[in-house]
Amino acid sequence: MATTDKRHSDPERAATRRRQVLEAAETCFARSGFHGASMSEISKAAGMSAGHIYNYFDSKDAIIMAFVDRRMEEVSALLRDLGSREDPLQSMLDDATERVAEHLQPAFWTLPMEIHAEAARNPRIAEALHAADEDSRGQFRAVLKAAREKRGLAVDDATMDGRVDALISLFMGLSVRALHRPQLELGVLVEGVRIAMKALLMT
Amino acid sequence: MATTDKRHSDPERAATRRRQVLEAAETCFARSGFHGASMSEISKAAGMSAGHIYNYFDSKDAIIMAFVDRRMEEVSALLRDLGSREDPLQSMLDDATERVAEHLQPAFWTLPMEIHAEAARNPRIAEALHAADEDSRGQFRAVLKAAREKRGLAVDDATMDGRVDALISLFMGLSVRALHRPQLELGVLVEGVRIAMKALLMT
Amino acid sequence: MATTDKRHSDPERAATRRRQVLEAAETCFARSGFHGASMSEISKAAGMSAGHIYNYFDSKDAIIMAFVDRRMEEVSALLRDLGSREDPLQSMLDDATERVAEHLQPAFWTLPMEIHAEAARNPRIAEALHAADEDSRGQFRAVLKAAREKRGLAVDDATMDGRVDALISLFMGLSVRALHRPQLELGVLVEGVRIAMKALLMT
Amino acid sequence: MATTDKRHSDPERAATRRRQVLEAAETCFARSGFHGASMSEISKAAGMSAGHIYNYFDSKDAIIMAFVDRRMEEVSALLRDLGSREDPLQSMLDDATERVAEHLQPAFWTLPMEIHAEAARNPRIAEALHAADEDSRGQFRAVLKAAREKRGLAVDDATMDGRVDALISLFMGLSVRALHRPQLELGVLVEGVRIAMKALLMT
DNA sequence: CATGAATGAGGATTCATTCAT
DNA sequence: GATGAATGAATCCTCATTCAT
Repeated sequence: MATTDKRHSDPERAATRRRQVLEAAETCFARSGFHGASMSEISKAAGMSAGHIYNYFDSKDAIIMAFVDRRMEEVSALLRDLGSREDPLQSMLDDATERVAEHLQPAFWTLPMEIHAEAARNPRIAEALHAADEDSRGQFRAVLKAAREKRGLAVDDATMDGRVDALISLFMGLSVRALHRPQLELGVLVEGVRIAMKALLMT
Repeated sequence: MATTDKRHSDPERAATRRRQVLEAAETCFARSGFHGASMSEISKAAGMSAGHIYNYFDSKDAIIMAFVDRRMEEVSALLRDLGSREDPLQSMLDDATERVAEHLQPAFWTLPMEIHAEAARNPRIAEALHAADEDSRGQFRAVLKAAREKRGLAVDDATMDGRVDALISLFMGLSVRALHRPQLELGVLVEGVRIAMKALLMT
Repeated sequence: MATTDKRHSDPERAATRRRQVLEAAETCFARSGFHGASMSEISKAAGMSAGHIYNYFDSKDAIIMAFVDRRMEEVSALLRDLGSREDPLQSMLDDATERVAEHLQPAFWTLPMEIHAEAARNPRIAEALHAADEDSRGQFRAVLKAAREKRGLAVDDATMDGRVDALISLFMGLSVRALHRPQLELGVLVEGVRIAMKALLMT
Repeated sequence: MATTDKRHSDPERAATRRRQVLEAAETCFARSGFHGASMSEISKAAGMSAGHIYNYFDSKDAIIMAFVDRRMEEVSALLRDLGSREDPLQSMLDDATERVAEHLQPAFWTLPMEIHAEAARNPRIAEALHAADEDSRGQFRAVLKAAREKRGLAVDDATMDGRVDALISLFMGLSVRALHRPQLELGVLVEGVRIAMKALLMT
């Protein structure tokens, strides 16, 4: 668990406070990075004293962790949603434009970049990423498998694995690309992405 | 300019010293991140006193900046080299395994991640990324264009742009993928990557 | 007075509460020292909220003070009791082994050491020590005097004073000795102590 | 080692600085206790910045340790001196008054009290005390043995051990006594102490 | 050119204390 | 009476940076 075990008499209020801190942290981390953001900065943004934050989080690291956890849960939710679609494969192609556009927004990738850099040196963060990835990737693969089966496409595990990872890489990379080239043009990029998607998903 | 304007009586020696610092910084940044690495750590690795570094760089930030600049030049050079091959298209497919394997190594992506996170909040760093990218991407696109022409494939600029960016994204994303999933299996992944590459480059 | 002047509607209950706090403090002070023990630690041990303690004590310092007071009263009582034995002189020699053994136990001296250190810089604590000492020492001397008289030994006040203080010093010092040398062997030590005791008490 | 391993280009100056810190610490510790004295307080007294102290000591604890070490060395030196006397036994009796007087001075015992309290909860400090005690007690016993031999008194080890420890206890206890009873009268006390000393040393 | 002693601001964290409920 | 949420000052410690030598 990333948060303190301290008992709070009003759990509702406590949850709200925690959320306040995480939201404040989000802003600060995006602006200054995990290490550049000070607890005092965060506390100001959260509208409470720095000391009080420690009633909800054991340490600054715990905030980062909780933060990563939350982020990962969001991803998981998105995948669950995808899995619940009628025809996920077609859905993905249909939604490609929006999905790509999303990945190009700085607001979308600022914090992930921060998390990745942190994970590269903080094993606990890396561990959290691995666990979350294991989860969502499993979900994703299952969805894909079912969808391909319905269409009579090959579904042996090895093949699936490689394609899933390639596809995820492609999307993850879009953000890195946007960072290097902000003037990226959505239309043509989506076209390129769709070509790759079709090749990976529907052959 | 990121380095001091201080006049050095022996400019050659000064350049060597600067290089020493940047190389030391590489080690330290990879180990501890830009902000985790202390000037004292860097100075020790560079074999000179912390104070002396300030004769070559105005501040720690200036080191980070110069370091990123140098890094970008190296990457630029690598990509230019890639573009100058005999049959770059086939070359890329042939070398896919090695290229992919390379992108999965932590040693390969630790520093890029650090740079990306920094660029996400430091506009001057972002600027360095943009410039380098502009440079190498232009060259890369030209090479691709020529190669496709030779094979009689479509070469209108828009199409090219989208595909080049998608392809680069895919590779950039591989490192992010490896961070989330260290046990990634090279063989099947390469297969997936190749499918996407073929679709992007040869259709 | 060390405790608040706040009026309590049920003074009996208030006294119980105060005792609760002091007993909790005993545990905490022994474990962490006066300054190492936090109010929160004490409040947990006392089974009440930290805030509530302030209804009974003005400050942490007031707790320390009250605690020392109580301790001194207990010690005073013990020494008075010792002085009221049938033949105190013989009694002391007979019980020497137990008394010495007792003084060697960490559980016996942990808190005294804490109190002494505090008294060395807090005059109010020192004052409490002086008062308690005055009390018990007077009684002790009277007892000794009577006992010596019965045996026909010299009893002029000056002589008595020096011997009493030397004897008490010897015992107080045993704890300090035990702190420096935990492996102290009881048997031979008692022999040494007895030699000194006889010389001080019976000549 | 209690001090940093950091290399100093001018070891002489470094030693001076360390001494400065220790002297400042002595003052502050005596005034406010180990935990009450802040690094900033010490740094002011030492005439250097708080940060700079960390170039000479790894932590506040390291200062305390160094401090204890120094104290112990002083004791050792005193014992060496005693051992070098013509007739140590007689010397001790002759010097009793001064020795006792010394032990009654607050300046003499303030810091030891602090050390003892600290040792009761900090095992590293306790360890330092044990080691130092082992040393000096060995010295002391040897001196006593030789001196008694010269006079034809019994010198079997067990007997010696008990007496040495009783004697040391007596002196250690004098300070505790003084703390409880500042108006202690030197003359009569010395008389009492001498009686005990004679019994312990010369029978 | 080169050192490293020295500074001082700023970081995370703890804790006695207050106060609305 | 009793709680525990909340504060803010203070603590130890780190580190970029300066400067006398």
